[in-house]
Amino acid sequence: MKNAILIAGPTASGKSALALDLARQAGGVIVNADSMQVYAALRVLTARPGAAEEAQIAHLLYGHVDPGTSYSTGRYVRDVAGLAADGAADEAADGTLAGRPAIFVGGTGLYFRALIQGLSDMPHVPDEVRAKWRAAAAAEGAAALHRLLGERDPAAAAALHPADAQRIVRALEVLEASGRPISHWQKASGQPVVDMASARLFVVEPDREELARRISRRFDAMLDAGALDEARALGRRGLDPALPAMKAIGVRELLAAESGEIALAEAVERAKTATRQYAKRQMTWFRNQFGPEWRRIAMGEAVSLG
RNA sequence: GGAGGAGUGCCCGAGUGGUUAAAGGGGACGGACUGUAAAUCCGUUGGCUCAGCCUACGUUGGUUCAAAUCCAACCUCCUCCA
Repeated sequence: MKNAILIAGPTASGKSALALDLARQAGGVIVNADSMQVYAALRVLTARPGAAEEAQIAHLLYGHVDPGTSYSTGRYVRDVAGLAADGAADEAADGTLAGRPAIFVGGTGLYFRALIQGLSDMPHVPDEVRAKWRAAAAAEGAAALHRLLGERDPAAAAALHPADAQRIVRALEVLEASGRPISHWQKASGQPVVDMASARLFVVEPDREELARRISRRFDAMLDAGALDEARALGRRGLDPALPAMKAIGVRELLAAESGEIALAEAVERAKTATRQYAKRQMTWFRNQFGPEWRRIAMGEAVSLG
């Protein structure tokens, strides 16, 4: 994909508005790069662009996934590649989406890395295998699985902390499904999705205290916009709480208030705190994982593509 | 006015004579990050001229070789009786 514009930034940093502005300047379309905004039914709680924004500029890969399914970085890369393929059908030559540059906006660092560097091509892991290792982790604990991994894939075990259940499980399931250690697959890097030579990269770096104020105000606004109803509706589906969509910030907190487990005010405080902590993790990623090719901009700073 | 109970580090909270700069949790800060990534995980968290010293467990004073821990007075808060 050529002439892409990537906009990264922590949650509530105003990047959607910036994306809209740049999309107008570039005559582009906006493509989601946020792991939670892909889910339908979480429009309010994930601060997805609204109908007004979508009426102005095409927004792709937003809300296209059912919350009952477990989305992944791998699927994201395939979805984006699919967009490019569609674009190629119209105007193959210039590598854009039907002649329009893609403006990627979001806060998921791993998705940006996948766009830029590609994701190593790994074999599919059957659901039964995934379920098996997750159950094993729950039953035996991360440390036990880490010891097991140490016997079967010492390199992977050495790279992982014994308490990091999620990554240990991933290493074990890839090994079982493919017969080869995960490090074998990771050695071969994948195909980048965006052409870096023609891409422009921006990362919004807000003042921490100002961002905290915005997060607080935004969550209050979400409540006014029906966040509680949204959480309730999702809760009624009775989905597995381990599903990614169920882990969106605000869902668990509001459902706890809904069931009377905690007061609404308490739920709101917890959600705001969780959002602040999330923003901090995002900023840590951008600060340390993004190189100088990313242009750092202040929150609210106007950018001219000129 | 009387009888009990409580005051601990940014917050909650354990500790009830020495091994306590003080468990644990929260928050905050820093960090890791290749398919659940709004996830998962790690570290730091009184100060300094940092193998040492200083300051700290409501306040002041006392007992003791030694006190957050014992004693006295005072201050504040809570419960009950009047």
